[in-house]
Amino acid sequence: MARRDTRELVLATSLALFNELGEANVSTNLIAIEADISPGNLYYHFRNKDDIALELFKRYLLHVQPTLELEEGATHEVEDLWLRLHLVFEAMGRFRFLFRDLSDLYSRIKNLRRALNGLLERQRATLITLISDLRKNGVMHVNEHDGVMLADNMLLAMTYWIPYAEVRGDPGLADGKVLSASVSRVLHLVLPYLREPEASQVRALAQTYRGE
Amino acid sequence: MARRDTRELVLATSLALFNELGEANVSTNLIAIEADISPGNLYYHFRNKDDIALELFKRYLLHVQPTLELEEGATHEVEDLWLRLHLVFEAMGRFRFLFRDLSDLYSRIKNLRRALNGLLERQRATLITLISDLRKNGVMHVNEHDGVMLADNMLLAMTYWIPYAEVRGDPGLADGKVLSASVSRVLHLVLPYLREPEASQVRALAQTYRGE
DNA sequence: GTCTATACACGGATAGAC
DNA sequence: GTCTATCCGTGTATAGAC
Repeated sequence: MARRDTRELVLATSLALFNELGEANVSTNLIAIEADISPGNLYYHFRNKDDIALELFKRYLLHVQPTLELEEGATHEVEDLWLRLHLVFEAMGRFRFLFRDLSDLYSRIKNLRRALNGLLERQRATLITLISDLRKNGVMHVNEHDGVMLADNMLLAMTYWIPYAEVRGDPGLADGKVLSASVSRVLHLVLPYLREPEASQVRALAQTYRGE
Repeated sequence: MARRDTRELVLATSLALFNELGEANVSTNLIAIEADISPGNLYYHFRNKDDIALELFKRYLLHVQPTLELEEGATHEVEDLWLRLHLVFEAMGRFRFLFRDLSDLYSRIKNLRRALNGLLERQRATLITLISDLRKNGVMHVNEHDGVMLADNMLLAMTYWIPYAEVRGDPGLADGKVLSASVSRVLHLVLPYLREPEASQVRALAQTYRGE
């Protein structure tokens, strides 16, 4: 098998196992067995286990990158917000082990720490800009300080919806039910600041998301 | 040393080490060394490492218990809310390893899982009751469904403020600055639903909390 | 690039003396 | 109740043949 293929195979296998069992409960031996290669071969392609997790985090970064791009001069509507939320949550779902074991990975892997810090700052900045735009458009009624607090609360809810669902005993993390409910919950953070008709619009949206 | 004392010593030592290094990075050997006892002695007092973590979780439960008690017939003010928040966050801070490594502990230790499920449900119920009371008192302007969503968002923010602070690169988890900022943030979730003069009151409160 | 074999360290946990 | 000694399993990572 070509150099590239085996590397990709290990990454795909690792992702599946990490998501299923948690990163801490997956050994390099298990990855090798599941990928049907030898342990030695795995270490030919990756320096160590952290290296695999780090590479997967980089892949995740590529997936969320589009949700951070703000078109210059575009007027952002409420739809913008939930579309981005939905896209981010889908990406997170595919890499859910990252968010389940975030603190541990964060403290153990230096490069992941740096990358995550950067991502969170950019996500926060994006949220603040979006909120600011909505205010300028007269859609949202919020002062600057409260807008920043709202962004922080949104970022927290966005970062931890996966472990929260797990810990609340929600079984269906694989299917889309938890994702929808979580997006709906974040939308409810914005709701009280919206004017009509956008408030009703988001309310209806959140309801649809919950499948009612 | 008496049976009771050594057991307590191990618990205190474990708590300090878990908080400092993360539960996953603390071995039973290290605990024994730090407590200045033998590894064998440690296993005389505890079946295994999970047993120590579980016992610490039970201690945490005792600390938060008072924040879950609702006096029958009492009219709950906004002060009630932030007082409870403050008390819970202080208790969490003392047992912060629990919340840093929550998902891992949750999936590994069956009894902890059961206890945590119960706690979260009770916390959620308490929040819903408090919100409901504020609505009845005319202090809060929110329909029932939005009230439940608010409670969920509050519970999420309450459960994950510690890893969120860590991951945002906030160094001062030991001192009270992060705690205050986090309480302030949760108060901001309630803020948009409050009427005057309570809104201004909470706003001022949140400001004081941030030390401005 | 991939394999087999294995070194090496570590952590959980127990046995048995005191 | 506490110690010392140690077993055992597991996981990371490497050496060296193919």
